[in-house]
Amino acid sequence: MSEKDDGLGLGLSLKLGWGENDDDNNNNLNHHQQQQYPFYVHKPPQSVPNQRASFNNLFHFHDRSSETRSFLRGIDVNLPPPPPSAVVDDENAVSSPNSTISSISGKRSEREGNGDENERTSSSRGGGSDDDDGGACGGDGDGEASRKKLRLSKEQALVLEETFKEHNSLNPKQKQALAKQLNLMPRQVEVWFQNRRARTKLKQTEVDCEYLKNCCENLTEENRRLQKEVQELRALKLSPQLYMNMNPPTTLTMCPSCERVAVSSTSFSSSATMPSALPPANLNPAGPTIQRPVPVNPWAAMLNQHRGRP
DNA sequence: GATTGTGAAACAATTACCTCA
DNA sequence: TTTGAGGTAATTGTTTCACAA
Repeated sequence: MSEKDDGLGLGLSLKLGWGENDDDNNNNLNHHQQQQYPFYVHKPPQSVPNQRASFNNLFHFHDRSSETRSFLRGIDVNLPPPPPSAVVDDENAVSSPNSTISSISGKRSEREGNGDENERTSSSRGGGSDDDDGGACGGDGDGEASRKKLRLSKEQALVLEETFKEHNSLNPKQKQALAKQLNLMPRQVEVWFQNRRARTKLKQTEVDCEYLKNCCENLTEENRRLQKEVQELRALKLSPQLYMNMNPPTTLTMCPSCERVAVSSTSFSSSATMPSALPPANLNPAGPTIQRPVPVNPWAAMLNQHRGRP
């Protein structure tokens, strides 16, 4: 499916152009619709404002979820955008929100019964006024509790995607405006953003998992190498004359600020006891010089580095 | 100021529909 | 034509937060 590829990032630079003043937003929306999205199937586009401003400047987002905030700090898993042609050519264009509603009745509905479910959903979740303006989904008014699933058109998905790129959460007015612009119900916009956040998070988890897997492999390899080194050193130790020729023992010192451990040689310097045989290549014969620092907590350090944190 | 109840929003988990190979 | 898999819209229950009493 194409969604697999473009689901995490579409590269068109559409902007939602409603103004900062919330009172003005609704008035301007229709104008915008006509200007940018002449593809509505059932409803003809209405008017829309000309103004185009940065989404972040236009909206004051209220992101109350700490998890959302933290997830934003993660790796940007948004992939490079697909070629625009993938978007334009769309004869299967599936679906206007109204046109592809399935008439198949949902099994859950059969199990659970009737329209109470819908009522609960719209009242207790969407917050009454948001979803009350009647829309594409379930707008039959027949009270049927069937779970009608529509597929968003590519254009709708595109706009949602662009909006999501600007910010992954909407306040009620933004949701309302976007829904109006896309000829969707606010609840649908809300659900889309919710599912989109979930997909992003899932993708992020996969990326993290992959990275940790690589880290694990690297550490395993490093461990193998060090064990081999230890064995070699032990072998050297068994041979007295070799042992006499070895470098001073290594000590670890921790830097309190960066929490890194520096490997250094001490001034253990009874030169008479120094071995004359060849020391291992990775031992520094130069004496007390600081060698490669090793993070105390390599996982945290690597993750921080991975996520671009200090 | 601390506590409690409530509503709204977000989330995780899940269901179920739709499309395609 | 049928079928199974994958994607995703939609639902459900829970958690978190803000706010008023």
